[in-house]
Amino acid sequence: MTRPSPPADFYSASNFSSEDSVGYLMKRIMLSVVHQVDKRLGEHGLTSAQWGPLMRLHVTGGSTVAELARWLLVDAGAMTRLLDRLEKKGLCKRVRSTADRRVVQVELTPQGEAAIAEVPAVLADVLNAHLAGFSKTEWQALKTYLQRMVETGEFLRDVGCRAGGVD
Amino acid sequence: MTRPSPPADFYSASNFSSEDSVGYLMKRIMLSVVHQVDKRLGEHGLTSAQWGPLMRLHVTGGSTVAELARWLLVDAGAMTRLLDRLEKKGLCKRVRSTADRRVVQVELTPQGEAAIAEVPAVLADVLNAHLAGFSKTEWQALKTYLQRMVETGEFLRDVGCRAGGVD
DNA sequence: TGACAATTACTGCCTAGGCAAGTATATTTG
DNA sequence: CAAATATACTTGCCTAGGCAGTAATTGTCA
Repeated sequence: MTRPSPPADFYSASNFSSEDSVGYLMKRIMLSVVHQVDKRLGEHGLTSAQWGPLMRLHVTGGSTVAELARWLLVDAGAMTRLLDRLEKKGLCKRVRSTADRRVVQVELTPQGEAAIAEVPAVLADVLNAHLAGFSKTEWQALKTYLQRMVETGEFLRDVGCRAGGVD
Repeated sequence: MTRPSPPADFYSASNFSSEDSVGYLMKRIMLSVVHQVDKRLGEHGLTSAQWGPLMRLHVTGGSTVAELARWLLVDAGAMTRLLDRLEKKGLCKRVRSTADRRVVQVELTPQGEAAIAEVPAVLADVLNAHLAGFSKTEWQALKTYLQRMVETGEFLRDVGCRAGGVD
């Protein structure tokens, strides 16, 4: 895991404008995507934060609080409270593990299974809608760019992000 | 404002995977960007939600609650409470307008001006860091892709996002 | 074995956003 | 002008995430 390329020099403090910022653009896209997904899943009583853990539970066939929090990139405390709300709605249930009595096993209920039935279709629809006009090549190029930024971001987190640190 | 291209067909309900989703990738990038910006602005007591309105006030030389909320794409009620916190910290002040007594004029205080001194440099640094390895051409291509998705998202919001609605 | 560290889950306190209702003011319309 | 409508701001209630601290349990190592 050697150091990747040095930081780019596309932005500068003096002429920074929101319209040109990939951050602002991504924020607007994510707001739109989340809004559209919420609108279609809200009819089934699910919020944008709730289908994530339910889908993970579906895929794994049961998980733990810590694993869900790591997978969804959120705080463990937030996950505890999110599961409180999901359990209150009867979409999942918690069982204390006997093997390791620290961990709490989380499982989907039948109602939980039913609730996420349309999630993959909605996600696919909304993303496809936002990619209207993209060729397959452009879509793949976009994904490559984003994946590179994700990897760079993980590197920055590890080294502590002295962004301009060219030593 | 005619209808743009039909939705893409890159994603489907049956083989949807997070790793391939541009939404999941953008979420991870935004988390990383916000985390890095927070880490560097937090030393000056600013959170990721707070430098936005302060910068807008700096650029416009004073604004209103509604204008700030529209500019930052957040709820007006949330903006009221955010300004409560900023005012409590002495970074901005509110003055009831005399011309239109419904509106509240918001202005930066000298402390507010001082607080945002480093914001543009930090934003530029963090974005540049995340774009390490990008050529200028690739950066421009990425921006073009994102801008197209933003425009498509605005269209979807207007028409109500019947994503698959090919009629 | 026993002290120490690590992990898991939870809780309290904070910031933060969405939505709906309410109040005050301004604008439009009959 | 009066009534209806629109806009601006605020507030209450909800979901939601981050951070720090705690208790219980497990793992490590001298």
